[in-house]
Amino acid sequence: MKDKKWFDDMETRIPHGQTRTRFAPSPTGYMHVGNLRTALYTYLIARRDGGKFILRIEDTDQVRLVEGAVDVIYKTMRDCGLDHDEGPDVGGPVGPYVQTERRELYMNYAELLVQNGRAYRCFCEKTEETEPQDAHAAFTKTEDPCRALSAEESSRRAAEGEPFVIRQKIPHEGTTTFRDEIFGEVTVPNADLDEQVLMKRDGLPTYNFANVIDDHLMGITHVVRGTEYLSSAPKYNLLYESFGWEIPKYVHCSPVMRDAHSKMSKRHGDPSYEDLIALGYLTDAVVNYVALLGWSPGGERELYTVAELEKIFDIAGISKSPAIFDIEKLRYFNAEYIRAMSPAAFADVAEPFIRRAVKNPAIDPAAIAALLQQRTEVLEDIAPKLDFFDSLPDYGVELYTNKKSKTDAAVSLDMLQKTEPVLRALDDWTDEAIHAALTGLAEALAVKNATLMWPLRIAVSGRAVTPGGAVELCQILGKAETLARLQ
RNA sequence: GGCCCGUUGGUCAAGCGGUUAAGACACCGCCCUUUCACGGCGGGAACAUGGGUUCGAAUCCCGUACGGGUCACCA
Repeated sequence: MKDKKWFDDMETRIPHGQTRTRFAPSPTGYMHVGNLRTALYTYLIARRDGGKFILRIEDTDQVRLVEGAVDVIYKTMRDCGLDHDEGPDVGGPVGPYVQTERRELYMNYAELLVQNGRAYRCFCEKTEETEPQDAHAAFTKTEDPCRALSAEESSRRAAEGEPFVIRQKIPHEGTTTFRDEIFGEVTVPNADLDEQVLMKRDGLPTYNFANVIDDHLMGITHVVRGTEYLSSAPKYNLLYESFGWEIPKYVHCSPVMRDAHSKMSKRHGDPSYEDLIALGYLTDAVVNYVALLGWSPGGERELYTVAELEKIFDIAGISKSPAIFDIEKLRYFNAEYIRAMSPAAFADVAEPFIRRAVKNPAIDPAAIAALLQQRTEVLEDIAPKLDFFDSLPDYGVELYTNKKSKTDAAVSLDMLQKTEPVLRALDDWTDEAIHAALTGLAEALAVKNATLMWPLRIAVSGRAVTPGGAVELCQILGKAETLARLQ
Protein backbone atom coordinates (compact mmCIF):
# COMPACT_ATOMS: atom_id res chain seq x y z
CA MET A 1 0.00 0.00 0.00
CA LYS A 2 1.40 3.33 -1.05
CA ASP A 3 1.50 6.22 1.39
CA LYS A 4 -0.32 9.50 1.04
CA LYS A 5 2.70 11.16 -0.48
CA TRP A 6 2.65 8.79 -3.42
CA PHE A 7 -0.94 9.64 -4.20
CA ASP A 8 -0.25 13.35 -3.75
CA ASP A 9 2.66 13.12 -6.17
CA MET A 10 0.41 11.58 -8.77
CA GLU A 11 -1.93 14.55 -8.45
CA THR A 12 0.81 17.08 -8.99
CA ARG A 13 1.57 15.71 -12.45
CA ILE A 14 -1.91 16.46 -13.75
CA PRO A 15 -2.14 19.41 -16.16
CA HIS A 16 -4.90 21.89 -15.47
CA GLY A 17 -6.47 24.86 -17.14
CA GLN A 18 -6.90 23.46 -20.62
CA THR A 19 -9.24 21.21 -22.50
CA ARG A 20 -7.83 17.72 -22.71
CA THR A 21 -9.54 14.85 -24.51
CA ARG A 22 -8.50 11.35 -25.25
CA PHE A 23 -9.24 8.71 -27.81
CA ALA A 24 -8.82 5.39 -26.06
CA PRO A 25 -9.24 2.44 -28.38
CA SER A 26 -8.58 -1.13 -27.44
CA PRO A 27 -6.32 -2.77 -29.99
CA THR A 28 -8.68 -5.58 -30.88
CA GLY A 29 -9.00 -5.12 -34.60
CA TYR A 30 -9.52 -2.56 -37.26
CA MET A 31 -10.66 1.01 -37.33
CA HIS A 32 -14.39 0.98 -37.80
CA VAL A 33 -16.41 3.90 -38.98
CA GLY A 34 -17.89 4.39 -35.53
CA ASN A 35 -14.43 4.45 -33.96
CA LEU A 36 -13.23 6.92 -36.51
CA ARG A 37 -16.13 9.21 -35.79
CA THR A 38 -15.52 9.03 -32.05
CA ALA A 39 -11.85 9.81 -32.62
CA LEU A 40 -12.79 12.73 -34.85
CA TYR A 41 -15.23 14.28 -32.39
CA THR A 42 -12.77 13.78 -29.55
CA TYR A 43 -10.05 15.45 -31.57
CA LEU A 44 -12.31 18.32 -32.62
CA ILE A 45 -13.46 19.06 -29.07
CA ALA A 46 -9.85 19.47 -28.01
CA ARG A 47 -8.82 21.54 -31.02
CA ARG A 48 -11.85 23.73 -30.88
CA ASP A 49 -10.72 24.86 -27.44
CA GLY A 50 -7.05 24.97 -28.36
CA GLY A 51 -6.51 22.02 -26.03
CA LYS A 52 -4.64 18.74 -26.11
CA PHE A 53 -5.66 15.53 -27.80
CA ILE A 54 -4.30 12.35 -26.28
CA LEU A 55 -4.08 8.80 -27.54
CA ARG A 56 -4.30 6.07 -24.95
CA ILE A 57 -4.21 2.36 -25.64
CA GLU A 58 -6.59 0.27 -23.57
CA ASP A 59 -5.09 -3.18 -23.67
CA THR A 60 -6.22 -4.64 -20.38
CA ASP A 61 -7.97 -7.53 -22.07
CA GLN A 62 -4.99 -9.74 -22.73
CA VAL A 63 -6.90 -12.44 -24.56
CA ARG A 64 -8.40 -10.16 -27.19
CA LEU A 65 -5.27 -8.36 -28.27
CA VAL A 66 -4.77 -8.36 -32.00
CA GLU A 67 -1.31 -8.15 -33.47
CA GLY A 68 -0.77 -5.00 -35.48
CA ALA A 69 -3.99 -3.35 -34.38
CA VAL A 70 -2.14 -0.45 -32.79
CA ASP A 71 -0.36 0.27 -36.05
CA VAL A 72 -3.67 0.44 -37.88
CA ILE A 73 -4.83 2.98 -35.33
CA TYR A 74 -1.71 5.12 -35.74
CA LYS A 75 -1.90 4.99 -39.51
CA THR A 76 -5.58 5.78 -39.71
CA MET A 77 -5.32 8.72 -37.39
CA ARG A 78 -2.33 10.09 -39.21
CA ASP A 79 -4.03 9.72 -42.61
CA CYS A 80 -7.13 11.46 -41.34
CA GLY A 81 -5.17 14.33 -39.88
CA LEU A 82 -6.07 13.53 -36.28
CA ASP A 83 -2.68 14.17 -34.77
CA HIS A 84 -2.31 13.53 -31.08
CA ASP A 85 -0.24 15.65 -28.74
CA GLU A 86 0.44 12.88 -26.27
CA GLY A 87 0.50 9.13 -26.67
CA PRO A 88 2.58 5.97 -26.51
CA ASP A 89 4.69 6.99 -29.49
CA VAL A 90 5.21 10.66 -28.68
CA GLY A 91 5.18 10.53 -24.89
CA GLY A 92 3.85 13.28 -22.67
CA PRO A 93 3.65 14.48 -19.06
CA VAL A 94 1.18 11.90 -17.75
CA GLY A 95 2.43 8.70 -19.32
CA PRO A 96 2.75 5.88 -19.82
CA TYR A 97 -0.11 5.89 -22.31
CA VAL A 98 -0.57 2.15 -22.54
CA GLN A 99 -2.65 0.66 -19.78
CA THR A 100 -0.66 -2.53 -19.28
CA GLU A 101 2.34 -0.30 -18.57
CA ARG A 102 0.39 1.33 -15.78
CA ARG A 103 -0.67 -1.83 -14.01
CA GLU A 104 0.71 -1.16 -10.49
CA LEU A 105 -1.06 2.15 -10.52
CA TYR A 106 -4.51 0.69 -10.63
CA MET A 107 -3.91 -1.74 -7.81
CA ASN A 108 -2.72 1.09 -5.58
CA TYR A 109 -5.91 3.03 -6.15
CA ALA A 110 -8.02 -0.08 -5.73
CA GLU A 111 -6.33 -0.85 -2.43
CA LEU A 112 -7.05 2.68 -1.32
CA LEU A 113 -10.71 2.13 -2.06
CA VAL A 114 -10.73 -1.14 -0.13
CA GLN A 115 -9.14 0.60 2.79
CA ASN A 116 -11.75 3.35 2.71
CA GLY A 117 -14.59 0.87 2.53
CA ARG A 118 -15.61 1.89 -1.01
CA ALA A 119 -14.62 -1.45 -2.48
CA TYR A 120 -14.10 -4.99 -1.29
CA ARG A 121 -12.23 -8.12 -2.21
CA CYS A 122 -14.38 -10.87 -3.62
CA PHE A 123 -13.00 -14.37 -3.37
CA CYS A 124 -15.91 -16.05 -5.11
CA GLU A 125 -14.93 -18.20 -8.01
CA LYS A 126 -17.10 -18.14 -11.06
CA THR A 127 -18.04 -21.70 -12.00
CA GLU A 128 -20.68 -23.49 -14.03
CA GLU A 129 -22.73 -24.11 -10.87
CA THR A 130 -22.71 -20.51 -9.76
CA GLU A 131 -23.93 -19.33 -13.15
CA PRO A 132 -27.62 -18.44 -13.22
CA GLN A 133 -29.73 -21.38 -14.31
CA ASP A 134 -32.37 -19.48 -16.24
CA ALA A 135 -33.00 -16.17 -17.87
CA HIS A 136 -34.97 -14.81 -14.95
CA ALA A 137 -32.24 -15.63 -12.45
CA ALA A 138 -29.67 -13.98 -14.65
CA PHE A 139 -31.48 -10.69 -14.22
CA THR A 140 -31.89 -10.99 -10.48
CA LYS A 141 -29.56 -8.93 -8.38
CA THR A 142 -28.03 -10.77 -5.49
CA GLU A 143 -25.86 -9.53 -2.69
CA ASP A 144 -22.28 -10.75 -2.95
CA PRO A 145 -21.37 -12.71 0.20
CA CYS A 146 -17.86 -11.28 0.22
CA ARG A 147 -19.24 -7.80 0.77
CA ALA A 148 -19.85 -8.74 4.40
CA LEU A 149 -16.36 -10.11 5.03
CA SER A 150 -14.51 -8.39 7.84
CA ALA A 151 -11.44 -6.35 6.96
CA GLU A 152 -9.31 -8.77 8.95
CA GLU A 153 -10.56 -11.87 7.16
CA SER A 154 -10.31 -10.18 3.79
CA SER A 155 -6.71 -9.12 4.40
CA ARG A 156 -5.78 -12.49 5.84
CA ARG A 157 -7.12 -14.47 2.89
CA ALA A 158 -5.44 -12.09 0.47
CA ALA A 159 -2.17 -12.41 2.35
CA GLU A 160 -2.46 -16.18 2.18
CA GLY A 161 -2.46 -15.89 -1.57
CA GLU A 162 -6.09 -16.69 -2.20
CA PRO A 163 -7.05 -15.18 -5.56
CA PHE A 164 -9.64 -12.41 -5.60
CA VAL A 165 -11.19 -9.62 -7.60
CA ILE A 166 -11.98 -6.20 -6.21
CA ARG A 167 -15.54 -5.00 -6.53
CA GLN A 168 -16.94 -1.54 -6.18
CA LYS A 169 -19.14 -1.14 -3.12
CA ILE A 170 -22.37 0.62 -4.01
CA PRO A 171 -24.59 2.20 -1.33
CA HIS A 172 -27.92 0.42 -0.90
CA GLU A 173 -29.76 3.68 -0.48
CA GLY A 174 -30.00 6.96 -2.34
CA THR A 175 -29.70 7.99 -5.96
CA THR A 176 -26.90 9.08 -8.20
CA THR A 177 -27.17 11.82 -10.79
CA PHE A 178 -24.85 12.45 -13.65
CA ARG A 179 -24.87 14.95 -16.44
CA ASP A 180 -24.10 14.19 -20.04
CA GLU A 181 -23.40 16.99 -22.50
CA ILE A 182 -25.66 15.41 -25.09
CA PHE A 183 -28.37 13.74 -23.04
CA GLY A 184 -28.58 16.07 -20.10
CA GLU A 185 -29.17 15.00 -16.52
CA VAL A 186 -29.98 11.43 -15.57
CA THR A 187 -30.77 10.16 -12.10
CA VAL A 188 -30.85 6.50 -11.07
CA PRO A 189 -31.44 4.72 -7.77
CA ASN A 190 -28.21 3.28 -6.36
CA ALA A 191 -30.03 0.03 -5.72
CA ASP A 192 -30.16 -0.49 -9.48
CA LEU A 193 -26.40 -0.27 -9.84
CA ASP A 194 -24.35 -3.43 -9.69
CA GLU A 195 -21.13 -3.87 -7.82
CA GLN A 196 -18.88 -4.13 -10.80
CA VAL A 197 -15.46 -5.68 -10.78
CA LEU A 198 -12.71 -3.08 -10.65
CA MET A 199 -9.66 -5.32 -10.54
CA LYS A 200 -9.59 -8.66 -12.24
CA ARG A 201 -8.09 -11.85 -10.92
CA ASP A 202 -5.09 -11.34 -13.19
CA GLY A 203 -4.25 -8.11 -11.42
CA LEU A 204 -5.29 -5.87 -14.32
CA PRO A 205 -8.10 -3.36 -14.02
CA THR A 206 -11.38 -3.63 -15.89
CA TYR A 207 -12.29 -0.86 -18.30
CA ASN A 208 -14.73 0.40 -15.70
CA PHE A 209 -11.95 1.16 -13.29
CA ALA A 210 -9.06 1.99 -15.57
CA ASN A 211 -10.96 4.66 -17.47
CA VAL A 212 -11.75 6.55 -14.29
CA ILE A 213 -8.22 6.36 -12.94
CA ASP A 214 -6.59 7.26 -16.23
CA ASP A 215 -8.98 9.98 -17.21
CA HIS A 216 -8.39 11.65 -13.88
CA LEU A 217 -4.64 11.13 -13.81
CA MET A 218 -4.32 12.37 -17.36
CA GLY A 219 -6.35 15.47 -16.68
CA ILE A 220 -9.07 14.60 -19.18
CA THR A 221 -11.79 17.25 -19.22
CA HIS A 222 -14.18 15.71 -21.75
CA VAL A 223 -14.81 12.00 -21.77
CA VAL A 224 -16.02 11.14 -25.26
CA ARG A 225 -17.26 7.60 -25.86
CA GLY A 226 -20.19 5.54 -27.11
CA THR A 227 -23.61 5.36 -25.47
CA GLU A 228 -22.92 1.81 -24.37
CA TYR A 229 -21.28 3.43 -21.36
CA LEU A 230 -24.21 5.67 -20.55
CA SER A 231 -25.73 3.30 -18.03
CA SER A 232 -22.37 2.83 -16.31
CA ALA A 233 -21.82 6.54 -15.88
CA PRO A 234 -23.45 6.69 -12.42
CA LYS A 235 -21.00 4.07 -11.19
CA TYR A 236 -18.12 6.11 -12.55
CA ASN A 237 -19.44 9.14 -10.73
CA LEU A 238 -19.53 7.19 -7.51
CA LEU A 239 -15.91 6.25 -8.11
CA TYR A 240 -14.87 9.84 -8.74
CA GLU A 241 -16.67 10.85 -5.58
CA SER A 242 -14.99 8.10 -3.59
CA PHE A 243 -11.64 9.55 -4.53
CA GLY A 244 -12.82 13.10 -4.13
CA TRP A 245 -12.00 13.83 -7.76
CA GLU A 246 -13.63 16.31 -10.07
CA ILE A 247 -16.02 14.69 -12.51
CA PRO A 248 -15.21 15.34 -16.19
CA LYS A 249 -17.77 16.33 -18.78
CA TYR A 250 -19.32 13.29 -20.39
CA VAL A 251 -20.04 13.19 -24.10
CA HIS A 252 -21.77 9.94 -24.97
CA CYS A 253 -22.22 9.49 -28.71
CA SER A 254 -24.90 7.32 -30.25
CA PRO A 255 -23.67 4.55 -32.49
CA VAL A 256 -23.28 4.51 -36.26
CA MET A 257 -25.78 1.97 -37.53
CA ARG A 258 -25.83 -0.32 -40.56
CA ASP A 259 -29.63 -0.27 -40.53
CA ALA A 260 -32.37 0.58 -38.07
CA HIS A 261 -31.51 -2.36 -35.84
CA SER A 262 -27.81 -2.97 -35.70
CA LYS A 263 -24.53 -1.18 -35.50
CA MET A 264 -21.98 -1.20 -38.26
CA SER A 265 -19.79 -4.24 -37.77
CA LYS A 266 -17.17 -6.29 -39.48
CA ARG A 267 -19.23 -9.34 -38.68
CA HIS A 268 -22.06 -8.08 -40.86
CA GLY A 269 -19.57 -7.31 -43.60
CA ASP A 270 -19.69 -3.57 -43.17
CA PRO A 271 -16.65 -1.72 -44.47
CA SER A 272 -14.03 -0.40 -42.07
CA TYR A 273 -12.12 2.78 -42.78
CA GLU A 274 -9.35 0.90 -44.58
CA ASP A 275 -11.90 -1.07 -46.61
CA LEU A 276 -13.40 2.19 -47.84
CA ILE A 277 -10.01 3.51 -48.83
CA ALA A 278 -9.25 0.30 -50.73
CA LEU A 279 -12.51 0.70 -52.62
CA GLY A 280 -11.41 4.10 -53.81
CA TYR A 281 -13.01 6.45 -51.35
CA LEU A 282 -10.87 9.47 -50.51
CA THR A 283 -9.81 10.00 -46.91
CA ASP A 284 -11.02 13.60 -46.89
CA ALA A 285 -14.42 12.56 -48.18
CA VAL A 286 -14.79 9.81 -45.61
CA VAL A 287 -13.80 12.09 -42.76
CA ASN A 288 -16.11 14.83 -43.98
CA TYR A 289 -19.02 12.44 -44.33
CA VAL A 290 -18.42 10.78 -41.00
CA ALA A 291 -18.25 14.16 -39.26
CA LEU A 292 -21.79 14.86 -40.43
CA LEU A 293 -23.09 11.44 -39.40
CA GLY A 294 -24.68 12.32 -36.11
CA TRP A 295 -23.53 15.89 -35.97
CA SER A 296 -24.65 19.02 -37.74
CA PRO A 297 -23.09 22.46 -37.83
CA GLY A 298 -26.57 23.90 -38.29
CA GLY A 299 -26.35 25.58 -41.67
CA GLU A 300 -26.75 24.25 -45.15
CA ARG A 301 -23.08 23.75 -45.87
CA GLU A 302 -21.86 20.18 -45.97
CA LEU A 303 -18.34 20.28 -47.31
CA TYR A 304 -15.70 20.88 -44.66
CA THR A 305 -12.02 20.17 -44.20
CA VAL A 306 -10.77 18.98 -40.83
CA ALA A 307 -9.13 22.37 -40.34
CA GLU A 308 -12.49 24.07 -40.81
CA LEU A 309 -14.21 21.65 -38.49
CA GLU A 310 -11.65 22.46 -35.82
CA LYS A 311 -13.00 25.99 -35.80
CA ILE A 312 -16.73 25.30 -35.81
CA PHE A 313 -17.26 21.99 -34.06
CA ASP A 314 -19.82 22.21 -31.30
CA ILE A 315 -20.94 19.47 -28.94
CA ALA A 316 -24.44 20.93 -29.02
CA GLY A 317 -24.77 19.78 -32.63
CA ILE A 318 -24.33 16.11 -31.80
CA SER A 319 -27.59 14.23 -32.12
CA LYS A 320 -29.06 11.92 -29.53
CA SER A 321 -30.35 9.27 -31.85
CA PRO A 322 -28.26 6.76 -33.80
CA ALA A 323 -27.45 7.52 -37.44
CA ILE A 324 -27.55 5.03 -40.26
CA PHE A 325 -24.46 4.92 -42.43
CA ASP A 326 -25.52 5.68 -46.00
CA ILE A 327 -22.95 4.61 -48.54
CA GLU A 328 -24.88 6.48 -51.27
CA LYS A 329 -24.30 9.76 -49.56
CA LEU A 330 -20.66 8.91 -49.01
CA ARG A 331 -20.44 8.29 -52.77
CA TYR A 332 -21.76 11.76 -53.34
CA PHE A 333 -19.22 13.30 -51.00
CA ASN A 334 -16.50 11.30 -52.69
CA ALA A 335 -17.60 12.51 -56.12
CA GLU A 336 -17.55 16.08 -54.89
CA TYR A 337 -14.01 15.67 -53.60
CA ILE A 338 -12.89 14.03 -56.82
CA ARG A 339 -14.27 16.85 -58.94
CA ALA A 340 -12.57 19.38 -56.74
CA MET A 341 -9.14 17.81 -57.25
CA SER A 342 -6.62 19.22 -59.68
CA PRO A 343 -6.42 17.12 -62.88
CA ALA A 344 -2.89 16.09 -61.95
CA ALA A 345 -3.85 14.99 -58.47
CA PHE A 346 -6.76 13.00 -59.80
CA ALA A 347 -4.61 11.36 -62.49
CA ASP A 348 -2.29 10.36 -59.70
CA VAL A 349 -4.87 8.57 -57.56
CA ALA A 350 -6.74 7.20 -60.57
CA GLU A 351 -3.79 5.69 -62.41
CA PRO A 352 -3.61 2.39 -60.51
CA PHE A 353 -7.32 1.89 -61.06
CA ILE A 354 -7.02 2.75 -64.75
CA ARG A 355 -4.13 0.32 -65.13
CA ARG A 356 -6.30 -2.48 -63.82
CA ALA A 357 -8.12 -2.34 -67.14
CA VAL A 358 -5.82 -0.59 -69.57
CA LYS A 359 -2.50 -2.41 -70.00
CA ASN A 360 -1.54 -0.96 -73.38
CA PRO A 361 1.55 1.16 -72.65
CA ALA A 362 0.87 3.37 -75.66
CA ILE A 363 -2.20 4.77 -73.96
CA ASP A 364 -1.65 7.66 -71.59
CA PRO A 365 -3.50 7.12 -68.29
CA ALA A 366 -3.55 10.84 -67.65
CA ALA A 367 -5.61 11.40 -70.80
CA ILE A 368 -8.13 8.84 -69.63
CA ALA A 369 -8.10 10.33 -66.15
CA ALA A 370 -9.08 13.68 -67.63
CA LEU A 371 -12.13 12.01 -69.17
CA LEU A 372 -12.96 10.18 -65.99
CA GLN A 373 -12.70 12.91 -63.41
CA GLN A 374 -16.16 14.38 -63.92
CA ARG A 375 -17.76 10.96 -64.16
CA THR A 376 -16.22 9.11 -61.27
CA GLU A 377 -17.80 8.77 -57.86
CA VAL A 378 -15.59 6.01 -56.45
CA LEU A 379 -12.24 4.96 -57.88
CA GLU A 380 -13.27 1.32 -57.88
CA ASP A 381 -15.83 2.08 -60.61
CA ILE A 382 -13.14 3.12 -63.06
CA ALA A 383 -11.81 -0.14 -64.46
CA PRO A 384 -15.13 -1.57 -65.69
CA LYS A 385 -15.67 1.53 -67.82
CA LEU A 386 -12.38 1.08 -69.63
CA ASP A 387 -12.47 -2.46 -70.95
CA PHE A 388 -12.61 -1.41 -74.60
CA PHE A 389 -9.31 0.44 -74.71
CA ASP A 390 -7.03 -2.57 -74.98
CA SER A 391 -9.16 -4.40 -77.49
CA LEU A 392 -12.43 -3.83 -79.24
CA PRO A 393 -15.10 -5.99 -77.61
CA ASP A 394 -17.68 -7.97 -79.56
CA TYR A 395 -20.83 -5.98 -79.96
CA GLY A 396 -24.13 -6.17 -81.74
CA VAL A 397 -25.04 -4.09 -84.76
CA GLU A 398 -28.10 -2.85 -82.89
CA LEU A 399 -25.84 -0.43 -80.97
CA TYR A 400 -25.76 1.63 -84.15
CA THR A 401 -29.42 2.38 -83.89
CA ASN A 402 -30.13 5.51 -81.90
CA LYS A 403 -33.28 7.50 -82.32
CA LYS A 404 -32.05 10.81 -81.05
CA SER A 405 -28.99 10.75 -83.26
CA LYS A 406 -31.12 9.52 -86.18
CA THR A 407 -28.91 6.56 -86.82
CA ASP A 408 -29.43 2.93 -87.69
CA ALA A 409 -27.15 0.27 -89.11
CA ALA A 410 -27.42 1.52 -92.68
CA VAL A 411 -26.96 5.19 -91.85
CA SER A 412 -24.06 4.32 -89.57
CA LEU A 413 -22.28 2.32 -92.24
CA ASP A 414 -22.62 5.22 -94.60
CA MET A 415 -21.32 7.70 -92.03
CA LEU A 416 -18.39 5.51 -91.14
CA GLN A 417 -17.42 5.06 -94.76
CA LYS A 418 -17.42 8.82 -95.21
CA THR A 419 -15.58 9.45 -91.94
CA GLU A 420 -12.72 7.06 -92.51
CA PRO A 421 -11.00 8.96 -95.35
CA VAL A 422 -11.41 12.26 -93.52
CA LEU A 423 -9.65 10.94 -90.45
CA ARG A 424 -7.06 9.18 -92.56
CA ALA A 425 -6.22 12.51 -94.16
CA LEU A 426 -5.91 14.22 -90.80
CA ASP A 427 -2.33 14.73 -89.65
CA ASP A 428 -2.89 16.87 -86.59
CA TRP A 429 -4.28 14.23 -84.17
CA THR A 430 -5.58 16.50 -81.42
CA ASP A 431 -9.05 16.87 -79.89
CA GLU A 432 -9.45 20.23 -81.60
CA ALA A 433 -8.43 19.04 -85.02
CA ILE A 434 -10.47 15.87 -84.89
CA HIS A 435 -13.49 17.79 -83.65
CA ALA A 436 -13.12 20.38 -86.41
CA ALA A 437 -12.73 17.73 -89.08
CA LEU A 438 -15.80 15.81 -87.94
CA THR A 439 -18.12 18.75 -87.45
CA GLY A 440 -16.94 20.06 -90.77
CA LEU A 441 -17.87 16.77 -92.37
CA ALA A 442 -21.28 16.74 -90.68
CA GLU A 443 -21.96 20.18 -92.01
CA ALA A 444 -20.87 19.21 -95.49
CA LEU A 445 -23.16 16.20 -95.37
CA ALA A 446 -25.96 18.30 -93.87
CA VAL A 447 -26.48 15.91 -90.96
CA LYS A 448 -26.59 16.48 -87.19
CA ASN A 449 -23.29 16.15 -85.40
CA ALA A 450 -24.81 13.28 -83.48
CA THR A 451 -25.60 11.36 -86.63
CA LEU A 452 -21.92 11.28 -87.41
CA MET A 453 -20.52 11.04 -83.87
CA TRP A 454 -22.72 8.24 -82.62
CA PRO A 455 -21.60 5.58 -85.11
CA LEU A 456 -17.99 6.62 -84.79
CA ARG A 457 -18.04 6.31 -81.02
CA ILE A 458 -19.68 2.89 -81.26
CA ALA A 459 -17.20 1.76 -83.91
CA VAL A 460 -14.13 2.65 -81.87
CA SER A 461 -15.46 1.47 -78.51
CA GLY A 462 -18.07 -1.19 -79.11
CA ARG A 463 -19.92 0.26 -76.14
CA ALA A 464 -23.18 2.16 -75.85
CA VAL A 465 -21.86 4.04 -72.85
CA THR A 466 -18.33 5.34 -72.70
CA PRO A 467 -16.38 7.89 -70.73
CA GLY A 468 -15.94 10.70 -73.19
CA GLY A 469 -17.28 11.14 -76.69
CA ALA A 470 -16.10 10.03 -80.13
CA VAL A 471 -13.53 12.81 -80.42
CA GLU A 472 -11.78 12.10 -77.11
CA LEU A 473 -11.85 8.36 -77.66
CA CYS A 474 -10.27 8.63 -81.11
CA GLN A 475 -7.63 10.98 -79.79
CA ILE A 476 -6.61 8.67 -76.95
CA LEU A 477 -6.66 5.53 -79.09
CA GLY A 478 -4.38 7.18 -81.63
CA LYS A 479 -4.76 7.53 -85.34
CA ALA A 480 -3.57 4.07 -86.31
CA GLU A 481 -5.77 2.25 -83.82
CA THR A 482 -8.77 4.40 -84.67
CA LEU A 483 -8.47 3.68 -88.37
CA ALA A 484 -7.97 0.00 -87.63
CA ARG A 485 -11.18 -0.08 -85.65
CA LEU A 486 -13.06 1.54 -88.54
CA GLN A 487 -12.27 -1.35 -90.88
C1' G B 1 -37.53 -8.88 -17.16
C1' G B 2 -35.42 -4.25 -14.25
C1' C B 3 -33.10 0.33 -15.25
C1' C B 4 -31.51 4.12 -18.86
C1' C B 5 -31.89 6.52 -23.63
C1' G B 6 -34.13 7.68 -28.21
C1' U B 7 -38.29 8.65 -32.19
C1' U B 8 -38.92 15.18 -38.13
C1' G B 9 -39.56 12.46 -45.65
C1' G B 10 -36.27 5.99 -47.76
C1' U B 11 -31.33 8.17 -45.50
C1' C B 12 -28.41 12.38 -43.10
C1' A B 13 -30.63 16.41 -40.92
C1' A B 14 -32.34 22.17 -39.69
C1' G B 15 -35.81 23.54 -36.14
C1' C B 16 -35.22 24.87 -29.61
C1' G B 17 -43.68 27.96 -28.31
C1' G B 18 -46.07 31.45 -33.68
C1' U B 19 -42.11 28.82 -40.25
C1' U B 20 -46.00 27.84 -46.55
C1' A B 21 -41.65 22.37 -41.41
C1' A B 22 -35.02 24.42 -44.37
C1' G B 23 -31.15 21.93 -46.96
C1' A B 24 -28.43 17.54 -48.75
C1' C B 25 -28.32 12.28 -50.65
C1' A B 26 -31.41 8.93 -53.25
C1' C B 27 -35.68 8.74 -56.63
C1' C B 28 -38.80 10.87 -60.84
C1' G B 29 -39.51 14.57 -64.90
C1' C B 30 -37.63 18.44 -68.15
C1' C B 31 -33.42 21.28 -70.26
C1' C B 32 -28.24 21.21 -71.94
C1' U B 33 -25.53 17.62 -74.93
C1' U B 34 -21.47 13.56 -79.97
C1' U B 35 -23.18 8.47 -75.49
C1' C B 36 -22.65 8.60 -70.18
C1' A B 37 -21.71 11.97 -66.64
C1' C B 38 -21.38 17.11 -65.00
C1' G B 39 -24.49 21.37 -64.80
C1' G B 40 -29.47 23.95 -64.68
C1' C B 41 -34.78 23.81 -63.55
C1' G B 42 -38.89 21.34 -61.37
C1' G B 43 -41.53 17.25 -58.53
C1' G B 44 -43.26 13.54 -54.97
C1' A B 45 -42.00 12.55 -49.87
C1' A B 46 -41.77 13.78 -42.72
C1' C B 47 -42.95 15.93 -37.11
C1' A B 48 -44.49 7.47 -34.11
C1' U B 49 -49.23 7.73 -31.17
C1' G B 50 -52.96 9.31 -27.37
C1' G B 51 -53.76 12.78 -23.70
C1' G B 52 -52.65 17.36 -21.39
C1' U B 53 -50.30 22.73 -20.62
C1' U B 54 -50.97 27.17 -23.77
C1' C B 55 -54.39 32.23 -27.35
C1' G B 56 -50.93 29.01 -30.09
C1' A B 57 -46.90 22.89 -29.78
C1' A B 58 -42.51 19.30 -34.21
C1' U B 59 -40.81 22.24 -30.02
C1' C B 60 -43.01 21.82 -22.75
C1' C B 61 -45.38 17.59 -19.41
C1' C B 62 -47.55 12.50 -18.87
C1' G B 63 -48.98 7.77 -20.89
C1' U B 64 -48.59 4.15 -25.01
C1' A B 65 -46.10 1.92 -29.08
C1' C B 66 -41.73 0.95 -31.50
C1' G B 67 -36.36 0.97 -31.53
C1' G B 68 -31.57 1.02 -29.04
C1' G B 69 -28.31 0.39 -24.75
C1' U B 70 -27.12 -2.08 -20.16
C1' C B 71 -27.46 -5.83 -16.34
C1' A B 72 -19.18 -9.83 -18.14
C1' C B 73 -13.10 -11.08 -13.98
C1' C B 74 -15.04 -7.31 -22.70
C1' A B 75 -14.15 -2.81 -23.70
